[in-house]
Amino acid sequence: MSVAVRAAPGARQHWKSRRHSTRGLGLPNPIHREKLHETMTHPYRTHTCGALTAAEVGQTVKLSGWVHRKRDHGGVLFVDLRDHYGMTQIVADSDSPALALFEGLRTESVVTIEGEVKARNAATVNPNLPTGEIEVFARSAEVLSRAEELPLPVAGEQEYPEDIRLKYRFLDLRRETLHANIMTRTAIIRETRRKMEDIGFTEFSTPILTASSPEGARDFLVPSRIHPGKFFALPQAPQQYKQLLMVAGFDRYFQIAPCFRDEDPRADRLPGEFYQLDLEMSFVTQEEIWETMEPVMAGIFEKFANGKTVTPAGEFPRIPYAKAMLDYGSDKPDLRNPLIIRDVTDEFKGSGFGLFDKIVGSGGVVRLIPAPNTAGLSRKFFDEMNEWARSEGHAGLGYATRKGGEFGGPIAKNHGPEKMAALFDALGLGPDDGAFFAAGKEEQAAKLAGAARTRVGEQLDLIEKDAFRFCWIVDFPFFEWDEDNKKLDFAHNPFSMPQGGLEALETQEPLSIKAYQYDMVCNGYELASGSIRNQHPDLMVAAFEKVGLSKADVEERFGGMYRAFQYGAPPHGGMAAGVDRMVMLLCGVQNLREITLFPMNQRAEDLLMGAPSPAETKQLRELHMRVVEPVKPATSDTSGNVVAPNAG
RNA sequence: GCGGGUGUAGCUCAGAUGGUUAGAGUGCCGGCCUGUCACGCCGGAGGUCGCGGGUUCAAGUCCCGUCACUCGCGCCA
Repeated sequence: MSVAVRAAPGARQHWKSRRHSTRGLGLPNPIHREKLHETMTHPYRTHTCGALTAAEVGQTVKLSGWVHRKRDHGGVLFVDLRDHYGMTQIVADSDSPALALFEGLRTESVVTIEGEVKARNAATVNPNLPTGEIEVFARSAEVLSRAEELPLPVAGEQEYPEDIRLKYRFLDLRRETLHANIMTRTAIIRETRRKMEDIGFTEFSTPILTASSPEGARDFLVPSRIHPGKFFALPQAPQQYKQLLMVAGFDRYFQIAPCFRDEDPRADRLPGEFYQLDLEMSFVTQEEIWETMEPVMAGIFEKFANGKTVTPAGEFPRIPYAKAMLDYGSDKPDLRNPLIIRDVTDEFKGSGFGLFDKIVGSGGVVRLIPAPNTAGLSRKFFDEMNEWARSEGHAGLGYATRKGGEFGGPIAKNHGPEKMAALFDALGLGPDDGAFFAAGKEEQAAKLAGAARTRVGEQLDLIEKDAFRFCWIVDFPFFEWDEDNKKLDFAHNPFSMPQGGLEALETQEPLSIKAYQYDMVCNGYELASGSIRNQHPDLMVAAFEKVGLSKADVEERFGGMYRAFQYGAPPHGGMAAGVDRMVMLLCGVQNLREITLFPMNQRAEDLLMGAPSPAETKQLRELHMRVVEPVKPATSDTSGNVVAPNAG
């Protein structure tokens, strides 16, 4: 069973850390240390469970929290009492009425105890606990809420099935790593807000009930009661609103914006809803946007990276899309991986090596992925890479081995040692370096080479550890060829500005036109995407005409924005960064559910709240709606009634 | 929509090649225990081997179907 990584390497140790739980997270935490209430008359507590140290020895205190663990020695019993702030050891001996009470209590019950803070003797100090120098002798205890037998334990970090964790999310969220991840998430968002406000951005809320956007992902629809047969849509992003804010003259906008897309999820893509750091700026070039956002992103990462290396602001490489596809076989390259893909198409042009010659002859390409220092690896390593490529749906992955200058493997055999040596020399490959070959149509070969680059990097342990390597991918194509519908389509979004403007649209081969469109990439994840927008009505119409849509279509689909551009629109552009992915990277987890309070499962169900759920007939009637059950395919009746009785 | 992986006690997992009564750890229940901090010791309960069908003298194990969870592809302007 594949298993989500729960504990990040270097994840903040929440309760065990000698540092207080929220210190260093950028959160104000006025109550974790100081005495909360002067008198013992407060019903619940005088201190939190993370507050008491040797300085409080001798004081009478009141604490409330969850029974984290219980250690019952008969005549003496220890309870680790836990709250958000920390953990304190409570002791009850046979003189204390708390002893009997604790004995009959399950973990995760909520209790209030009153007692005296005592110093632990040297032998019993727990150096792993911030409160480990003291313990509280319970004089009395009261159960505030009794816990039933738990469907999943809170203490410990044992793996648990996803569906149980989601159904009992309130218990899951008590657990150390997830609890800390959620706090980190909030701290990151707070830091993001602060940084954006510091550089002159203003946060605006935009509508949640809005119009369906005709391009892009599937919308969530909300039926209108007042307008039968009409629907709102939840915003896939506040794209048009933020552009309207620029037209309205607000100059610099940002929002930690909820976005809704009804698409199938991935480990790095939540079903249904997610958050973006959405921003837009007026009177800017794309360089200005990059220069503005590099310090924000680098700053956030430096603050929460726990000492990992972060690409410094001002030094994010800017890699044209075409070069990224060539060098890394991906538009979201992981720059921690040192391998660079090489195009060796010309090498095999008319080479007489049947397969590659044929591919190259029909317009295909050959890409080489270096496999440095693989002389010591067995043939199995190379064969398994080929098997992997086949399992990914590719024709295969060729390879050449080299040990002490001697070539081996099918490609080298066909191409000949002299030519291979010359090729390796030209590419700077050494006598003990191997190589993989991805051949085929350019797009497929690049994709395979990219996936192979990642896999080789992982298998050979070449990926740089403890680093966040940022870059910009720039100059995305404006159009792409839609193979299904045999027509041009927008490669990204129809709002971005084609490089070269109207002239390019009128004179250039459409697929060669680039857009002022860019992605921010970190460690192989697309962290953000943005563009300079097209705010010229005639240019919009010209662009839409290329993909087969008319002026009337533009007016119908983007009426509000198209109208806005008739009355003085500033040049503007911006981007949107995936908050969830940022938090995921910074918490060192591989799955968004590890950094989300109440995520849905992969089938887009909320198992805790029971959503989605059927609507009441009354509600449907008000909405002028009727549910039509999907037609189930007729099941062939091979069951009991036609089976002859067992003769046995 | 498609493909891969997984499914055995509440949980984590073991159960080669089909063969007696399906095991361990943990949790739970009961008992003992005055210095533990994943406390320890003794005992006990707990299983439709995801579900349905098939092959076989015999299925947790093999075959087909199906469901659930998950990862990926499609999708994600």
